[in-house]
Amino acid sequence: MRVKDETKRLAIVENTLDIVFEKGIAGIKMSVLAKRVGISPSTLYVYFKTKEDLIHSIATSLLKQMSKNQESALASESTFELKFRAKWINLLNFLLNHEKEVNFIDQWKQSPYFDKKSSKVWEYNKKVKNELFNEGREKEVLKDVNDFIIYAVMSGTAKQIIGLVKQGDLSLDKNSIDLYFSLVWDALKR
Amino acid sequence: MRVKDETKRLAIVENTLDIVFEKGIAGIKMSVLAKRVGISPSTLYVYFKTKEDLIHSIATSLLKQMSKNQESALASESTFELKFRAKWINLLNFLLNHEKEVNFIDQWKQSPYFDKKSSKVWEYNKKVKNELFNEGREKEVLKDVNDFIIYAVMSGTAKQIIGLVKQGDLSLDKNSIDLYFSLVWDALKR
Amino acid sequence: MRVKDETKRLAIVENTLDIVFEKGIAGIKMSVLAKRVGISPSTLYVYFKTKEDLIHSIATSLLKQMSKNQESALASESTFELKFRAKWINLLNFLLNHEKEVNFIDQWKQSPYFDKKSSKVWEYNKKVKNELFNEGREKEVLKDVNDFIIYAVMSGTAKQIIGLVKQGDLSLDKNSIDLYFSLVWDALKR
Amino acid sequence: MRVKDETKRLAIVENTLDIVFEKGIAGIKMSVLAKRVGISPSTLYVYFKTKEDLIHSIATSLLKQMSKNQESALASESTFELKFRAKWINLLNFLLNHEKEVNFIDQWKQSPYFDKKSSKVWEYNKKVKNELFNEGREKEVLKDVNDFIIYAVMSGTAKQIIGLVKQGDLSLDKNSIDLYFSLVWDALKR
DNA sequence: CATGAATGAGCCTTCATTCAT
DNA sequence: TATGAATGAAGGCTCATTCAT
Repeated sequence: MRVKDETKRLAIVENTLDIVFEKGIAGIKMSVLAKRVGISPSTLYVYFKTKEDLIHSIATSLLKQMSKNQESALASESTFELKFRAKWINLLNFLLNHEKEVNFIDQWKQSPYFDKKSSKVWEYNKKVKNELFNEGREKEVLKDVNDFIIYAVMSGTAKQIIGLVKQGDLSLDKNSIDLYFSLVWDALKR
Repeated sequence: MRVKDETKRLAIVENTLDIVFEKGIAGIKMSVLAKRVGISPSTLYVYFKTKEDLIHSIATSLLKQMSKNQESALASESTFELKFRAKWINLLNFLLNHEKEVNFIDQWKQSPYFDKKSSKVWEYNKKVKNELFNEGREKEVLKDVNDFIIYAVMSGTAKQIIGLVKQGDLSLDKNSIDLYFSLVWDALKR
Repeated sequence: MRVKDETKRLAIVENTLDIVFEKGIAGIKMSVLAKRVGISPSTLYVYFKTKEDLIHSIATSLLKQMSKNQESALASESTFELKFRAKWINLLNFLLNHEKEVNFIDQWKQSPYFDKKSSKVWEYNKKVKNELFNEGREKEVLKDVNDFIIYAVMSGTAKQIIGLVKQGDLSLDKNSIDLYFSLVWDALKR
Repeated sequence: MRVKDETKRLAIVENTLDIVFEKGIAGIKMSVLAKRVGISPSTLYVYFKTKEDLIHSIATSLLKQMSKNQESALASESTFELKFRAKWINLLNFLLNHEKEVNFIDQWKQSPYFDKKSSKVWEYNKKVKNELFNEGREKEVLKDVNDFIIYAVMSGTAKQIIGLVKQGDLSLDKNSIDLYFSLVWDALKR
């Protein structure tokens, strides 16, 4: 595969994310997508077998990226709270900087394109464990609740905050972030 | 003269919610919807002018319902914490018992059917104020943070929990609920 | 049949003519017609068996009226030219005052509603003879050309004039009419 | 890449004219048209954006053609009468040989497809002036009447004659044409 | 007779995909 | 590989007509 082609593939993916962000997953039209990318509709089929394949490919690849991000080293902070904080802020930033990717996955999970085959990929994603939570519970600084709950508080809060930031109802300056995290921490710390 | 059956309108709405829940908003096909309701496709157009009108009508009506639910009196609990708890559990129950309705609104907001006109309805919904939060801050039992943050923690956590419950990863027995709320309360109490 | 009903029938016919005049014969929609008349669509079917029947009935009845008008006594003018003039002006007036009726017939003749059955009615209409033309030729004041030609010049010119009058390009005052007729007369007089 | 076939566009137009001639403008059904042309219904939309566009395009193009025909040089006949005769016979021939085109325009002007936008095109058509008429009046061989009247007599008579010829009531041999023109000339000559 | 709800037939149009170059 | 023309399948919607009161 030549370099030129890989660029084109990326452009297709990028534009798909944009379209989904603007119009929803139901708004993906092959001809419109092609026009945005600047190629012919039939050329799309050189890179992706069908529309379903396009969507499925993007979703799978995004899920891998996201897992990778989550697993990414958590800096070498001194205290647990600082490590946990880094983790949460990492999540917050991810949601902020990858809104299109996150949005794509959210919509995909509820679309007709998400079927049995897809769900396997999704299940896999769910299994990614979190060493950090174990550490916190063992050191008795985190409440003794299961991973799901911890993650629910972390991500639920983060998602809502980002949503409100996007709507212009909240800001994300240093102080605000400190405040937001303090709430999450108060919820989970022992 | 045959008389217009209000039951029929309700059946149409109900089946639309079901379809969106099962297949996503892109899965609404007028002919399929009609078959599920047990009427002719053209009869749909007696009750709703177009497909767009159908979706917009449902969304508008659901938003009204939701606002009403949120405003509903919160019992006469003795302490503030109990009142707040009642409010949060009300939210939790709403998300649990109206998953289809909530799902419809979530999908609608990101679909091509959500346009400028629709967003006005949505903006209205956002303005619903919360007396309870004021009371909590004045009595100095809630942290002195703005409504958006409080709501972010409340609803973000609740949404995630319900999602995990639906996936079978969390349970909703009395003890669990107590636990979940304690986290929320720890996050927000002063 | 009661009087009330006959009024309604007339109203239906009248409104049909209006619609055809405004939107063309393809613009007849039973529901719209009903609304204009101020009755229910189904009531239309009390007076006319089908849409086709409605159109056919109107056409037939109009053709009868028109024949009658043509046959109508031509006053007792002294000279042949005056008689002929009266006849032509009668035609001119008819076209002017019955534009909707004439328009309906014109459109009907080219529509899918004009089929074999209908054409019989039309043929009949064509056969209406014109005693006047015979008289003119016998008295050797009209050129010795057949009825069709005479009628072609008379009606062709009249139709065009009325068309131009309707568009505001010609006027119909006494002097103008005299002028217009003088052309027709010059064409046909011996 | 398959290449766009201009023949196809012409075939579509041709068949549309035929259909309108046979069934009226209301008889245009995209599926039937496609079948007659020998293509798929969706292929029609490669050449014309919508049905309305198809009709409007044809009308506009025909009006241009017609204007052009009218403007076409009128041979270099010696006398004015011969020039005028050539002009009229040109008109007669046009009506005879382009009955479908003329019929299309006639029906279009009274159909729901003829709206404000269209009427502009039509107005333009009306403005085409006639040098010939000026010449005739100046040379004092034509009566001193305005263009509209002259045109009314010319075209009104021609239209009726062609109509009768089509119905088999008149013939168009050399002698007949001479006769018909003599009437027109008698009407207009000084 | 009068009505408005209900419907089936059919039309216009879109769109993912394939064809032919 | 790249393309734009071509298409079949399907979807939204209209409208004349009938039903049931």
